[in-house]
Amino acid sequence: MAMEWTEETIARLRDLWQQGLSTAEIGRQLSVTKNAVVGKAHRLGLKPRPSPIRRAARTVTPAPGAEAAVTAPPVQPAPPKADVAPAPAVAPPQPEPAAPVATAEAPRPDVTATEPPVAAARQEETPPEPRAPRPSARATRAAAAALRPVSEPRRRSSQSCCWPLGDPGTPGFHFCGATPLPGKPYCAEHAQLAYVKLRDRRDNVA
DNA sequence: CCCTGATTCGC
DNA sequence: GCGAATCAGG
Repeated sequence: MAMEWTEETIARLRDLWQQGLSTAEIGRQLSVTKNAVVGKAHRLGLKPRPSPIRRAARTVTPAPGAEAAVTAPPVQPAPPKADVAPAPAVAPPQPEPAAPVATAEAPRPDVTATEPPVAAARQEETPPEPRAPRPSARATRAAAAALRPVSEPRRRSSQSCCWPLGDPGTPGFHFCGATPLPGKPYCAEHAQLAYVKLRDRRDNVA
């Protein structure tokens, strides 16, 4: 079999997908390729996410015989491309009322500021997962991403606790999946581990 | 070259 | 149903 895709994984896929993580990122966390993620997402019906391209309907096999058959390309005569008239220096940029996303990544930077203390604690806190010898390449990139000063806005938790169990990148790795506390990415149980006070955190965390 | 997601198609 | 291969845009 290629992949289990248990309710667990699917739920997590949905969750991460909703969080706006990239397919590759989701794949990494689920230990599958981005292709698998995208493919599954399609089959699940969830999809609408900003895509960098809008691939023109292409039929990979043009069937070398039925070419002339299909025609009627509703190509419209290119309208006059008004050359970008550089607005005067005074031209103020129009504030778009709806600016969904930027460049694929970088989910909305909304909320997240609901718990400053938590953020602080998180920095000092010992990472829940023990580091295992990572392969390389993507691990390096992942690490770099993890070290990035301010990023990973990470949408508020949805329906499953994100506490990692096992070794990311290895089979068997999974997230807790329990119902998280309101506004938190972890369930009550794991929130205690995650949001431990600095002074008290010396001996817990396995 | 890196990234992104989208689609196709053999399995 | 799955996902590698491939495509296509940034």
